[in-house]
Order: sequence, then C-alpha cells, then structure tokens
Amino acid sequence: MKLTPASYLMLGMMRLGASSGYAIKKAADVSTRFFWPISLAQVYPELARLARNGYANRREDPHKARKRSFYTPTEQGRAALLAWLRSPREAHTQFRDEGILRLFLADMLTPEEQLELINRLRERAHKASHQIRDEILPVAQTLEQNGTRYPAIVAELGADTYAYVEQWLAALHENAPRQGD
Amino acid sequence: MKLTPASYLMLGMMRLGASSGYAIKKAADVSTRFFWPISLAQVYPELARLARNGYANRREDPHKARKRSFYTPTEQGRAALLAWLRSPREAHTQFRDEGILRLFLADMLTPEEQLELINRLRERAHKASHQIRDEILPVAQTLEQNGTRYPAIVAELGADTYAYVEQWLAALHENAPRQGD
DNA sequence: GTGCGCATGTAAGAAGTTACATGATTTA
DNA sequence: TAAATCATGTAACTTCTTACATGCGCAC
Repeated sequence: MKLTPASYLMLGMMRLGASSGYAIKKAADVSTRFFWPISLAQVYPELARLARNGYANRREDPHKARKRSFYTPTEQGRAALLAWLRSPREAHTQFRDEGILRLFLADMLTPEEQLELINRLRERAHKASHQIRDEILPVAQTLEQNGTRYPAIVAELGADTYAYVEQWLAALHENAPRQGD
Repeated sequence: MKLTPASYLMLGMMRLGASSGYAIKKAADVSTRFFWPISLAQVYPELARLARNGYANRREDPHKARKRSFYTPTEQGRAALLAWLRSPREAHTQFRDEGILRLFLADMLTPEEQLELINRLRERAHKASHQIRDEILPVAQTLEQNGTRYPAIVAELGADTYAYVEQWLAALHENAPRQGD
C-alpha cells in the first residue's frame, strides 16, 4: 500500500492531537491549508485505508446513535511517518497559479488594465500574508507552548514570503513598464 | 464548453508564436513551468477540443506522411483569451509542497535531522531560483525585444521569490531552534 | 423549533500524470 | 547507422473537488 503526502499529513495531525476525520480537516484548515489543502471527501476514505492497512487504530465511540471514530497511529504508522520525514526522496511539489498566468500574458492588455491586474495580485498577496498571521500563526503559537515549534516556523515563512511578493508587486506597480520605456 | 486555465495558456502560447502541440509544450517548459506546468497528454486532446469548439483553427501539413497540425486562435479564441485576462474572477491557485509539509512536522526529528531538512529545502530554493534565471529568463528576454515584457517580469518575480525563500531558510539554519531556546 | 456547527460518509466527475505506441527527421 | 529529438496521440490511473445525503446536539 502506497502512502501519499496526504497520508503523512493525516498521521501527523493525529500525532498533534486531532483524532477524528473532522478534527483533522479542521486542523489542516488552520495550518497546512496554504501548502497542502485537503478536503473531507479525501479524509474519510484515507482514514479507513490507513486503518485497514495497519497504519492507524480505529476506536469507535459506542454510546452514540450516530457512530464517531477516533484514530491514532499504530507503531507501524509512526515508523512510516518518521521514515518519510527522514527520506531524501524528491519532494512532490505543484504550484499552479492562474493569477500569475494572467500576468504572464498581460502584454495583451492596455497599460491601465495591466496596472489593475498587478494591483489585484498585490492585494491577493497582502490578504494571504495577513490570513496566515491572523488565522494560522496564533494556532501554531499555542502549539509552541508544548514544544512543537515547526508549525509556527512554517507559518512565519509563509507570511513573510507573501509579504515579500506583495512588496515586489507594489514596486512593479510604481515602476510599471510603460509604452516607450 | 468550459475553458480552463490550461486552455488560456495554450491560446496564449499560440499568440506568442507556438503553433503545434509539441511547440506549445516546449514553450511552457521554458516559461510557465513554475506556475502552470502542462503535459503533452493534456495538450493534444485540449487542442482538438479548442478546434472543435471554434476557439482555434487547425491547419494540417499535408506533404508529410505523418501529419502535423498547426493551430492559431480564431477571432472567438482571441476574444475569449482577452475576456479571461480582464475578468476579475477569483484566480484558481493551488500550492502543494511535500517539502514544506515535512518541515511542518519536523518536530518529530532530531535537531541534526531538522538542520539537514532545512538545508535541503534551502538548496531546493536555490536551485529553483537559478533555474529560472538560467533557463527561463533568457528566453523571456528575447521576447522582450519585440515588446512582450511580462514573461520576463514573471520570471524575475519567480527568481526573486525563490531567492528570498533561500535566504530565509539560510537564516533559519543559522538560528535554528535548539533544545532549551 | 430552527438554524448552525459538529460529524461521517458516498457519488460523480474534473484535471492531470505516467506509460505506452508509433513514426519522422536530424545529427554525430 | 544509431541515437537523439521532433512529433502525435491513446489508455489507464491517481488525486482531488463539488455536490449530495444523512443525522446529532446545542444555543437562541
């Protein structure tokens, strides 16, 4: 059975204290959303798959009509997570951004439209940076109190990088290429 | 018929002078690869779809045994591309990065392993920045000579952003969080 | 008692990838 | 003449998304 980055994300979230599918999804929404978003329709089947293959224990809450399941990594699950973290295997990355694609083709627009587009992209970077600082970093900082530091580091990296892009686009807007430059 | 960002990418590449499926793929590899990669198995069916629906003209090279097709955008295709460029519709973005996901969960590693991981990510950013400068920017700069400026702007943005991340990770490596900080 | 957040799942489909299959043309 | 590159396409598969369906529990 092949584990994907989403599998490791989920095993990692279990280790950070999220034990139900719903909780894992909520946790991802306030932490990994900017570099590895997941959807509920992924989470439930993948949890079942992890349990079926010995990477997670499933424990059901019996005293409710509607059953709820709690998951914890097995020894095998913890070992697999650690092995992946240590593995030098080429990291899967995919970055797709329709906004940058528009900018790439912006020569077809009028100079005013070009400035508008640059401005929209700048605002988008601003918003991303602030969302990370306001919604994601505070959660990471509570984790920091019991010694889990990297979620906050990653959040800072994200917020700083978007702030850098924002500033870069602001400078481009100032000195935007004009006819005859 | 719904046009996707990949459709617009392909219409845009046609306008920049790439007229065959193969040429479009090659052009994307030295330009949009970092923010909208495409594969040949996407390109050919999508070109057929664009032609079938009136967004592109297909012209076949007849004097060869193995047929080659050249595409140009129709009036409808050019209009659709322009409308999309101007549209304020929310840009589709997806950023998935297994390396950052590893960093997010790096608290499970030993301090030495953490430094190694940071270093690998730093090197990766270094490589990306240089690939853009060495392989993508020069091509964009030849386009600049006939007034097409934005490909070079986008390449600069990419190279600078990766250089910023590289530098950020180098600083993290210097001041890496240690037991007892 | 109604709406919202918690909670679990399935179904259908979009988008993209890798591998396969084929053949032409160029260059060392 | 062999290898690399140009060139076009299909098949099978993976991953992920949206929409659907269901129901609990609490707060107002």
